[in-house]
Amino acid sequence: MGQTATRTLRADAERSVRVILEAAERVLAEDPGASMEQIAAAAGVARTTIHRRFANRQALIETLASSAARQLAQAVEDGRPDTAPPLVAMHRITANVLEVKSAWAFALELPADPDSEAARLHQGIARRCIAVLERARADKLIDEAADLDWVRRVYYALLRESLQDNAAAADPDTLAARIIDTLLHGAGPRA
Amino acid sequence: MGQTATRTLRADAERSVRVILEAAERVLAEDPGASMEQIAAAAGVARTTIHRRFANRQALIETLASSAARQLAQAVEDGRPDTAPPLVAMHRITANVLEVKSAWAFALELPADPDSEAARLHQGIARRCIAVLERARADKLIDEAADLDWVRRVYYALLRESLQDNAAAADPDTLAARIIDTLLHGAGPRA
DNA sequence: GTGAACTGCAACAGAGCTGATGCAGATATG
DNA sequence: CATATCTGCATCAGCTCTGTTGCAGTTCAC
Repeated sequence: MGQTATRTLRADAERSVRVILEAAERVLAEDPGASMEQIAAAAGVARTTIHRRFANRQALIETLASSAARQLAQAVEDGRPDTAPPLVAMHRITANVLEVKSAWAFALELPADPDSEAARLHQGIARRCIAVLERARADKLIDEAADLDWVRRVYYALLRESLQDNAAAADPDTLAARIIDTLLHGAGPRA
Repeated sequence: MGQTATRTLRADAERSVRVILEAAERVLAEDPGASMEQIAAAAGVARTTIHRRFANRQALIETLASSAARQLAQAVEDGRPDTAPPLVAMHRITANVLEVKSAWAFALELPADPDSEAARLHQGIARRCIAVLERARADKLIDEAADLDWVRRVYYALLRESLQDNAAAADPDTLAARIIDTLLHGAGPRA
């Protein structure tokens, strides 16, 4: 049955849910079409247990998406987007987001149903992001004529790219520095 | 049977193959897990016809990937990567690539088997790309200390992002201009 | 400690997809 | 025009996945 109504699960059940979601992220990141059986195996749980906690594949994925989106929103807030100096906020947020995104890459790339919790969270995050960019522009870090929506999209693209062949799994702060530098200055020669 | 050996298909059969590949691109772009039946329907062809031309789903997808990669390589060559002035080449290549990528988005994003034709083509394209960037660097368009592999990855990311919510389906030249501008100067204030 | 909640296991029906085959009719090619 | 090729259609077997149920054994919570 669906667990839309959260009727205070027992401690072990709650743990099961967490383990299942983590396994789902790992397995689906590698193969988005993986079966419930594979997810169950990766979670060290019987397939029926997944079906007891999630009505169907769809429900599992939606829960996964919201859960990850909530963590992402937290990562952004932790960077103090509207109190820290813009450049500091950008660095901190970027490093935080890189850590969350590397752990929940699949869940955060899911195309979200427009009126899902995940979609609302992502919209809120985008607004936060734009707000930081506006503060940066006010500080002359960004060109006055810049289209901030494009800048935000470029920023997202840089985040994604940094996590792609993350074989090096480099330090988030190093990656963040490169992202912000590229975002603000591109590849051209420095003054 | 597999058609690895191309034994001069009849004209109508060749046309069928093309129609199937185009349909596969369209359908799979929207839903990567779509069935052969759906692809056949989109192609206006019986499902059995697909199976006659392609041994299995895998073979169809590989053909799709190579075909698209070949077109992409052509698009790059058409920009005269090693004779035109670097900035001109970058613009032309970008505009060409945008057109091909918008038509074959799914096929070109496929994770290619390391020793497939598609993979070899993509490697060649990446080399070409690096070569252009080196020429741009020699012309002081790119910082001397820049990591060209990172620059190339950023370039790819910008291309991808530009095609994402291509609702506007803007003029390739306009998009290309923005990509190159962002790549070289970022979002910071202009001198 | 007692009862309720949770889990694994086994088994089930239903659905969808794949790949193959045979045949009859249409179409290109020389 | 004659033949080889191609296609649609109908049908088939086989597989995998999903979602459910019943039961027996374990674990949490009060």
